[in-house]
Amino acid sequence: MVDQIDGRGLGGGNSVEMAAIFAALSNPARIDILRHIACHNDCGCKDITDVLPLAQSTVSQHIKVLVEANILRTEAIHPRSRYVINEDVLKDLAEVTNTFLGSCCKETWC
Amino acid sequence: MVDQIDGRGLGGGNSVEMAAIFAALSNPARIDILRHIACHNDCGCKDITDVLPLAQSTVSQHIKVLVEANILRTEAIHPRSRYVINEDVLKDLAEVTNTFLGSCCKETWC
DNA sequence: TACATCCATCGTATAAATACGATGAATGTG
DNA sequence: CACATTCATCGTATTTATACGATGGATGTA
Repeated sequence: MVDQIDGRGLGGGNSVEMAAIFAALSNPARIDILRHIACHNDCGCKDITDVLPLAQSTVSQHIKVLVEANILRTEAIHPRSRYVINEDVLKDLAEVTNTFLGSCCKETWC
Repeated sequence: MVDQIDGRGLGGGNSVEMAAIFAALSNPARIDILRHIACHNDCGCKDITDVLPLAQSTVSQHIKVLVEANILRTEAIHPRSRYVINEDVLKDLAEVTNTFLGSCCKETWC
């Protein structure tokens, strides 16, 4: 238990935070939801439910996970909720992921 | 259920495969394990167990998940098992992640 | 040979994730 | 106003993940 590392910030994101984002992306339905939102403007829960083989409540729950992970933003327009991808977060995520994955064992983390 | 997308390949990786890799990275202990292996050559299960607040069996189980996701490779040298990061896989992953995250809604997937 | 070290696996307990239907709130439409 | 649409939430059932101790196999060392 010496030289413990369990979760402290290294090279742009601690383990717990990184794992949380990856966890939000760790479900195929959520990947599909992100893709659908990315490809279709003004997209609500119903639109996604029409396209995925899942119940509306399940889709809503997946969306909640993505919102809580700050990957999606809600814009409650009119009667419906519209979801927008938080591009800033995804850019950061792409960078952190790149740093983490690409530079395997540079002095960055050590 | 028209225009269904549930998991078919789009822009460099289908949803199920992508989710599987993210799932392998969705645990803080596994992030720490990857970091430790990346930073220390000739690294075995015991070395990681010494550094994380987890039982040896738990660490071994996490390693198994990473190996099955093809993120780690096992090199059974001498008495011990040594784990090596599969850099090719991580490079691909970084690229797919970048494509997926960075190019939110280019014609790539649509 | 006897013993220690390293590691994978098994069995198990507990917690978390996933999915569904039912329900109700909020907002449009006839 | 009555009704439909959209969505979030609740309760629940089932599956999966996480963690541990115990055990045994394989390999070094005395």
